[in-house]
Amino acid sequence: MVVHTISDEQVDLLFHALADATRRDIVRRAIDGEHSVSELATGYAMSFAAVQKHVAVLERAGLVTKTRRGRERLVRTDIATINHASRLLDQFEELWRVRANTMSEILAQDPGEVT
Amino acid sequence: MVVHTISDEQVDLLFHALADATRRDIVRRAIDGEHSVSELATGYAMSFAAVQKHVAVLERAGLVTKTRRGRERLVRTDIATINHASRLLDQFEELWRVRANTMSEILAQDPGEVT
DNA sequence: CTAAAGTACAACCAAATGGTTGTACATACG
DNA sequence: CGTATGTACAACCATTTGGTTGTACTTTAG
Repeated sequence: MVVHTISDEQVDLLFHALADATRRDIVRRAIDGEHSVSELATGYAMSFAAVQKHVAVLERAGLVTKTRRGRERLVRTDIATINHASRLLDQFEELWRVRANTMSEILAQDPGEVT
Repeated sequence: MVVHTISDEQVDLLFHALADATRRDIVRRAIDGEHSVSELATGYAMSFAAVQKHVAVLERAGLVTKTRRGRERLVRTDIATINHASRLLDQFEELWRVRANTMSEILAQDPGEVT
């Protein structure tokens, strides 16, 4: 199995992009694709340019891609990146599991062995 | 099953806290507990106060807790918060799965039904 | 008691963030 | 053709962020 390593800077971009409610909402809406930037912009209490910037942040993080259709750009979520973020967090839980195992091994030791 | 809902602001804090390599490293090191703030500070190319601030960001996000031991504060990772973040991302994948199912239903439709 | 260690917190600073408006350009529509 | 739509991007601004140093307080060690 090929482990797709990612740089710290990419992880920074990824979690930073997710640290904003508007951007998370854009990701949700773009999961079913077919949303132009101006379509996305309607519904947020901010300018078109502001939404454009949010999409750019998501794009740099690899969370969405933009494809051209005539004069509009369709925004689509890259679910693989979401999956990658989720697995990064799973690694922390794996560390925790290892530690928990070590603890139960310690607790399972014969009392006489405890120093 | 009780679903522990969380505010957008808390999710912002959570992902923002994870969007920094130093902070992610602190979380990793604090998984096995028993690390005072000054212990954590050794090894980073920054001042003690800077590390203190990083720990404060993690604490506000609920990613670590601090307990007192004499004059030091022991930092410990709250793995439940990591787990919570991971499940938040799973929700996006769930949306994706629903969409994928809908798509395969569409593709499975009798050609005559396609409008 | 005194000194050192560990922490907390304020003040300060440069850079990044998240918003705005304005301008320019490409494409679709009548 | 000319006009409206969709986008890109620059310039600007207030606030936040991530770092610094300095000071004060508590607790341990000698």
